[in-house]
Amino acid sequence: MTRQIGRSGGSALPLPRSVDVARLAGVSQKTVSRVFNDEPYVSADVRQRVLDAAEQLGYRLNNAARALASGRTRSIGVVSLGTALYGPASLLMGIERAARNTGYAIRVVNTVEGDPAGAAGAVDSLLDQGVDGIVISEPIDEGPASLRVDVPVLVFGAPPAFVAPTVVTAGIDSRLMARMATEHLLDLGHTTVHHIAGPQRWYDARDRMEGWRAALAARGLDAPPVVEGDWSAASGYTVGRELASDNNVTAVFAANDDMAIGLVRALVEAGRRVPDDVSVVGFDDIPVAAYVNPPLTTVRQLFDAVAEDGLNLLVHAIEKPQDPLPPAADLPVDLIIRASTAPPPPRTTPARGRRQPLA
Amino acid sequence: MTRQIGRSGGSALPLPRSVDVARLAGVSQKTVSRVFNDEPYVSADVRQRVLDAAEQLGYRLNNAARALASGRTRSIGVVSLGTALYGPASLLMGIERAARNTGYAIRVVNTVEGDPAGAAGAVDSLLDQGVDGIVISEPIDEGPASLRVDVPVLVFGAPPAFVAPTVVTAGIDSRLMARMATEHLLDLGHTTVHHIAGPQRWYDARDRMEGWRAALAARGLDAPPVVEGDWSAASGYTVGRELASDNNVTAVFAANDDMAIGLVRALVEAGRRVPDDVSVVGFDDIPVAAYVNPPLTTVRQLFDAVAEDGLNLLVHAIEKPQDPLPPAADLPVDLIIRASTAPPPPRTTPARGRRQPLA
DNA sequence: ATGAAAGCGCTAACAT
DNA sequence: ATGTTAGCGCTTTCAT
Repeated sequence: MTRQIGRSGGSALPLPRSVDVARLAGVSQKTVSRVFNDEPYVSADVRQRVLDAAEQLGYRLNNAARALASGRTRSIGVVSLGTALYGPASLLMGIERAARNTGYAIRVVNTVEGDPAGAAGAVDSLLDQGVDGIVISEPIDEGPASLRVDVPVLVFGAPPAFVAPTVVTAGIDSRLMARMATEHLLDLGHTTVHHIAGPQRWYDARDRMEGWRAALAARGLDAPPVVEGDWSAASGYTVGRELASDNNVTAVFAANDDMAIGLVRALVEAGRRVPDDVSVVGFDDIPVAAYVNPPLTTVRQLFDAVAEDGLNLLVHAIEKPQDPLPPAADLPVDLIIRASTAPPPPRTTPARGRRQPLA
Repeated sequence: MTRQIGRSGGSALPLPRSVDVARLAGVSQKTVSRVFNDEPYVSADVRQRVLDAAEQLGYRLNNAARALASGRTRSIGVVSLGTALYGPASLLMGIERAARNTGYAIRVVNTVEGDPAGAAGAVDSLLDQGVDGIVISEPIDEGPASLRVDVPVLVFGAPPAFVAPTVVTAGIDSRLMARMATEHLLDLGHTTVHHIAGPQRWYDARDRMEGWRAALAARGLDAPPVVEGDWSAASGYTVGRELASDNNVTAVFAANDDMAIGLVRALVEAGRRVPDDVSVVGFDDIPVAAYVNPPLTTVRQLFDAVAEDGLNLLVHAIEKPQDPLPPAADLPVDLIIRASTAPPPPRTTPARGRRQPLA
């Protein structure tokens, strides 16, 4: 369905420039520039005259000219993985909001996983466009392709190889969150916790796995074998079937909520009740997590706060390259306990055909 | 957690410009420009010499200068509602991909619902940045604030009030999809279908409601009262409780999957089984839809295809303002039948106070 | 507190 | 097929 609504003919009346405003206001062009850049030393009435003239003419600053003359674009490039996943999408929204609050515009470039050019290609295209800083939103390990960049870089999570004036790392501590999730299950009395990991090329997936491992290690437990998904519910379902068929599995920590949901489905189909037989914890607290069946226990990170903190740091690095970076905010982490977790089922005597290890 | 990785001191060596490349290649500056713009009339070996010189110097075109001189930014602005909803996020990804394929960069500005400036403010800030075209990703009704814009505008769904050189509308026919969803329930034997609508300020929510209404009207059925959510699972749950308490409700079409999931939760909590007692259809086919309990019947739109089609139209309007717009692609629509829909329960005499077990 | 002049690095229009 | 000359609309630097 496509419709053309209207097309006002060649209304190519040239847009007003700052000289036009200057002429109308009876000042020099430079004064107009001063007003629009909030520079000091402009008397109040001159400022008002200029503003009025601009208003009357419908003047707007030409950003290309501004960028050319000043060498700064007042924009920040974001390299994002082209997914509609809740986490990345939320972070992107947060970044945009934070950027706008600091007066920067956002240029987004997606890299598809498996993209030959990868993040390097995306960064390149941002540099081509001209940006004052770059954000790597979901860093993944693409091998030793170290990249030279002339602007500050913000990486959420872990620092890939960049040679840049400044590299800032920000984000919530995924390790800690994963550890909390795992400890919750342990505290309920489960003797061990299995893990459905995210794709290990993602640094964040690795962090979550490490947090899980650390929680087990802290109680002297060996980590069971990890199964790996791709963040999707579909993958959670697929790899979840292995776990569902293993009666020793009573608690699973999934690296995100989507995989947790897929896992629950696999468990239910295998006739194992959640949480009666198996407890499941997710990660992210996606909006549906509270409403799926059963409502999902999960950990939540505040994407907006993360984005804001990171962006402020980046802008600081852009605008005051000499200053040391301020410390990062300490961001709260929430474990949200719902109905998908419970104490393990009571020990049953070894039934026929059922292996019951001591442990 | 924040860490500063490195800061190479004032390595402010000036970036090479096209004259530098020209000098090194032994040609004029204009020839360099020709090469980088793929203009005709450049001999193969001169082109190669220029490319080599550029490579050697690490030259990249200065976009600000280019934009200033040409009056075009080769970028497209997107006005997006700042949500991490699956639909909008998917569309945004599709837009970025499509734009990049046509050589345009993307500038995103979010409007939060209830933003005083609204879409008008967002468009304004895009115009400030300088864009060659604008995309209104999820148009909502903000009243009669007609806006004057100097560049072509693409609106997905329905056309808000814009005075622009060209206004293009694109998108899948939501009415048709809603109608299919409703007819599926009717075909199963339900005597009527209830509807959880999206926020009526969204044109798309209105379209879905109209499609539902049309399907009922086509069979001579009166539409039951509509309940309205805000797209979220939480709202689906809240308004779904009303529906759950009404034993005449046997079939519900929710305007998106999230609300459908919230509704299912409300139904289950009220002791009504899905699909045995009540059938539910969603809209979007979000990735978890196939894995929730029960797997959700829904309709799917191909966001990538929608985005690509719309963007090609927009680029056409930008680059060939004289030409008439080509016709839009005819995009496929899928009804995906899963386990949340079934024939209505057999008529029973009103059994009151009967508690049903959870599904 | 305000103004004049000189670019920023490119593309456009016109040579040749 | 290649080069020359003007700007594009600002910010900068330096005067005043």
